[in-house]
Formats: sequence, structure tokens, C-alpha cells
Amino acid sequence: MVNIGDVARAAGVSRSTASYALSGKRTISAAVRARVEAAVAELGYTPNAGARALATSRTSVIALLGQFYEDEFAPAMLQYILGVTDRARELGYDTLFVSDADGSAALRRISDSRMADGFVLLNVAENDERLAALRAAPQPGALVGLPGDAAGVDAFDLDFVAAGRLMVERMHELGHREVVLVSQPEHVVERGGAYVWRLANAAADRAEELGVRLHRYYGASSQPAIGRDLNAFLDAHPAATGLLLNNEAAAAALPHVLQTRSLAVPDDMSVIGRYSDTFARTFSLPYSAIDSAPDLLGRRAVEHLVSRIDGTADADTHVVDLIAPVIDDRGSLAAPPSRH
Amino acid sequence: MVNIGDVARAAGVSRSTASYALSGKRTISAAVRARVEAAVAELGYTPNAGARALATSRTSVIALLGQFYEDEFAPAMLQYILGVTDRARELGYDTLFVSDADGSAALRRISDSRMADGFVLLNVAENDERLAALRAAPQPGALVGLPGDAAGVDAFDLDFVAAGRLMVERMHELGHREVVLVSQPEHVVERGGAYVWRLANAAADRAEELGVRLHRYYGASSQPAIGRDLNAFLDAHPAATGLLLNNEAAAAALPHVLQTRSLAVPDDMSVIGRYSDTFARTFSLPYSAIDSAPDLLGRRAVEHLVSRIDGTADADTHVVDLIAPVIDDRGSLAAPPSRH
DNA sequence: CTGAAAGCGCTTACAG
DNA sequence: CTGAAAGCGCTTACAG
Repeated sequence: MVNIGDVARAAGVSRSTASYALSGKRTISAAVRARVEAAVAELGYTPNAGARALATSRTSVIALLGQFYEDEFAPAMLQYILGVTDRARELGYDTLFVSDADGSAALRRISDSRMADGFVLLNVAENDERLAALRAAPQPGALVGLPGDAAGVDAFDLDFVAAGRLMVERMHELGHREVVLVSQPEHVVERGGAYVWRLANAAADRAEELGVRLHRYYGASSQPAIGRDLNAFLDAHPAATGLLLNNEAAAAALPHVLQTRSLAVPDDMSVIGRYSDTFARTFSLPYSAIDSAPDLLGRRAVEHLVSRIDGTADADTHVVDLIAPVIDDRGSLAAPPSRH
Repeated sequence: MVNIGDVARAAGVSRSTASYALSGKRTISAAVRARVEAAVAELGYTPNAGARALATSRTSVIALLGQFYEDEFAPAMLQYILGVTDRARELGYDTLFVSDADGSAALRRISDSRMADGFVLLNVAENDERLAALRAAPQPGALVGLPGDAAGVDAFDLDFVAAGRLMVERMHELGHREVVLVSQPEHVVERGGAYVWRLANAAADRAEELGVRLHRYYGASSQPAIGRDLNAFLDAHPAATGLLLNNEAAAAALPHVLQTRSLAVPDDMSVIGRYSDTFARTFSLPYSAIDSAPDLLGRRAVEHLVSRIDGTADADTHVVDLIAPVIDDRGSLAAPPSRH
């Protein structure tokens, strides 16, 4: 393969001059620069990534640590991944995608072998084991998901507290006084899925403040169980006029459940979901929903990570960036049916 | 960071001896080996990936090239990716995941900079532009998807011809004489989605041989359009008793459509789909279906790629590995309703 | 069985 | 404005 020595020879300059001409790190006469560039174009030179990494201690690679659970329905996972890889490329980085079950070990391996300049962690849990490994690593990291302790790292997530409040407030404004909240399954909570209880607790608190009765449930993460669950919850609360969903599978199953129960949206039942816009479009879910914005979160995490790698970001300050929830109106919200 | 010189010093040997002790590439006395291993453990030594790549011309990284289209419903894409990354790790490789819109340029970039030892291409089309770049690259490649010309590469795919035949044969065996085949949208075909016409043509040929009337359609790739499409196709062929689906969105929309039409499966209508098992489970799709096996295909592609990298695979022979279709029976197939 | 040295392909102080 | 040389951290012929 053609190396920088070949380029230098073709351009009639030294290797260091060729290198500087390409990096622009010192002033080079226009004539020399032109000759070097011509040589590069003619020979088809591309720097060897390993050699460059060895010389500079920079790889231009970020490592993306997924975290997948067998029993988890994570329809937006690919959207997070694409947000990260696309934005990384725009910023000049490639992405090493790591799906090892043992994320901590993988992080140490990548870190110790200097394969990446930084880490993006997906699906971060309340007490995420990977954080200890990340804090011990010399490379910076950015999280998608908010752990209990985000000290020393940058974290990006939807503001689930605000989301819970917003859902309840919107229902209250419309006149609803009794609503059901369907969360992810309990095993997601036990595993440290903090977004579940953040949203649920905030919704419950706000409901109490506003005088709204809120019934909290965990639902299964797949069909047909979630359909049965939804029916059971609605059976238990025939007076409920609003449904809040923090569970993608429930959203996907709901049209069928409501049809079976002969309930029209929003005339008989108002619905607010929380899921990604892509998910909504894929299944044409007709519910107003708070966009969980996986693409945006992935992009933000990468942007901030790169500013840390560059040293642009303030080393003493870490950010917790919670994006404000916005309800995409798809027409599933209205005043409750009048009781006669 | 601790390097092999530190290890050598701690063990009281030369750097080359330390290196050989770790690689096992020449015989080392038990005593020395033990001292080296102790030093490695004590110091926490991990080889620098860039330096090793520079010295060996091996990165232990494979590059995975996704190919995403805005208007494509690709629910199994993540399964392919995880099949690749998981199997790669088992074989000692990390995975660089590339989602660049311009796959050819990305492939050249990765290849020229020697960032990976080989390539896995996903979602390969009939005349995939990336193939020219792959053939020009010194690294080997494995395809998931079968292009028109697979010369010089290894290709892995579901046998869509056999799948088309199998669908028709099963319907015929059960006594069906008029069936509807719903394929992916025409734009998938125009883009080179060869699996669409391979399955459809094979099904049509086999239907003609067996005296089965087969009505071919393209359907939209998302709701609500695909629901309308399905209704229109069924309206057009009231005598059809079987439905063949080579379109995931159609499968997801079908339960609702059939319910609306008051058609019971399999009493009124027999159904065979073609989608991944994960997809079926996620939406609890109650249709017998040919598993498109994304995980398996990803794993096979990596296995073969690694054997090429190792030089284990026969350099003169390339494989086209089409996995035989198998119908997972979920009870959606029966004899057609008797006409009275 | 082990060591000294060259070399992989870059970048970047050091010198002019 | 440019060049010769050192060094990044490995591996592996070459020599003993």
C-alpha cells in the first residue's frame, strides 16, 4: 500500500513536509503543497489508521456500548445507534459498536487497548455497572440515559419527570379526573430502568396536586400479555377517561384492545403515549405522544463526547442534558365524555 | 499506560521474550512464562491495538456496512447487526459499524486506512454499488443478501426461490387453488431488492405448474397504506383462500384487516408470512411463517469472513450459502373452506 | 531457550 | 519554509 514516503518521493519533498502539507500544522509554500496534493491524488494515498493512532494517541473512533436484554422490547434501539453513528461520521469519527453482554469488561478492553477515543453508553441504568469502568478509563464518556449518580460524566436523556407531569397536566386541563398509567414491566424497574419510576412518580405527585386520580400499573413488554393487561386495567377502572402509556408494547397493542372494548379515541378515552416518532410512524399509532427522541439523544451524546475529546468542553463541569418533553398532537386528546 | 517494555522489565526478560511468552509463537521456559504472566497481571497490561495493527497488518476488527433507506421498513436490521457483532466477538473481533449513506466511499475509506480486516455488507442489492469497491479492496468481504453477480465474494441469504415455491406448495397441498401474494413495495424492487422478485417469480412459476391461481401485488411498507392495500387486494379476489406475505408491514397490519373483514384464520383464510422470528414474537403475529433468520445469516457471514481473513477458507472458491426456508407452524394453515 | 535490532507508517519536536 | 531524526508500542526475522 502507498505510504507517506511514496507521496513525499513523488512530490520531491521530505516525509515530514508531506505530513505537514496534509495536516496544515505548519505553513507550507503553495508550490510544495500543490505538489504534495497532486501526489496524494495520483497515488491514492490514505493514511494508515494504526500508524496514525500510534503516533498521535488518537484513533478517531468512538466506542458505542449497547446494552440488550433478552426480555426487553426496545424498538428504538436502532434509532439511537444510527443517531450516534451518523453524527459521529459528520464529526470525523467512526464507531465501534459493542454488544457484549458484559459491558464493563468490554469497556475496559477497548479502553486499555486504546481502540477508541471515547465512549457512548446506551440504555444506562440507575446503578449501571459500566460507570465504574468508565470513570476509571482515561477516555471520556457520554451517557444516553440518566443514572442515579452522573458525577464525572455527561448524561443525555428525555426529561421523564417533566414528561410525567406534562401528561397529567394535559389530562387535567382537558377535564379528566381519573386516569390510568401503564409503565414498563417490573423487571425493567428492578434492573434499574430509572425512567420508569421517574415518570411514574412525577405523574403521581402531580396528579395528587391537581386532584386527579391516577392508577399506576406495570404492563408486560410484548403481546399477547400486554393486551390482556390493558384489558384488566381498564376493567378495574371503568370510570377512567384517560390513558398514559410509558410502554411501547402497550401502545402497539392498544388499538386492538380499544376496538374490542368498543371505545373510541378521543371521544370515550383520551390517550397520551411516550415513544419515538419512528415507532409511531411504523405502526401508524394514532395517539398523541411525547417523542422519546432517540436520534436526537444519540446525536447530542456524540457531540458532547467529541467536545470532550477535543478538549473544547469545560473539564471541570459535566452536563446533564434533559430534553424537554413535547407532545406530538395526533388527535387522541379531548375532554372526557360527559356523564348523563 | 503500561507497555510491553514495562512487562519485560518487571519479568526480567527482553521485550521480545515477553511478546513471545504472550503470543505463544515460540517455546518459552515455564519459569519465564510464569514471570511474564505475573507481570502482566500485576501491571494490568493490555497490548496497544494501534501498535499491534501496525506491526502485524491485522486489526482484529471487521467493518459492518449497513444500508438504510428512508422509506424502508426494516424491522430485522438490528437482528442482523447483533448476529454479526456477537459472533465477531466470539471469534475475537470487534465491529466497526458504518451507516454512511455512501457505502462505497465508506468501504474505500475503511479499506485504504486499514481500519478493518474484512467487511460484512448488509442489505445487498441486485446491482450493489458497494461490490465494485469491495472487489477492489485487499480485504475479504461477506454479503448478507444475494446480488446478481456474486463472483469473488461470499454471499449469505435466505433461499427466496425455495421460499416462494414452498409457500405455494404448502397452499396447494392443503387444497387451495387461488391465493394472493403481497410483496414489498415497487420502490424496493426498483432499488434492486432482488429477494422480492426471486420469491414472487418462483411462487408464480410453481403456481402455474400446480394449477394454482396466484395474484401478485406490491404493498406499501407502512400503515395505514398497507391496510388499505390489503383490503383492496382481498376485495379484488373474493375467491382467494390463501395469503402469502413477503412484506413485514402487511403481516403487522393483517390481524386488524382480517378482523374488519370478519375473516377467521385459518378457517376462512390461510396465511403464510416471511419475516423474522423476533418480529413475529414482538407483535405476536399468529401466522405460520418462513423465518428470515437475520441472526443466523449475520453469524454465518462473519464466520466465513473470519475464515477468509485467517486464510482457512479455500481462496479459489467462493460460497453462495442460501439457507433453506422452513415454515414455523403457528396454526394459520388449513384446508380452504368448503363451498356450498 | 533467549536477546538485540529492525521495521510497521505515521507525527512532531529539534535544527537549520 | 523545509529536512533529518526520534519515537509511538508492538512483532518477528536474525543471531546466538
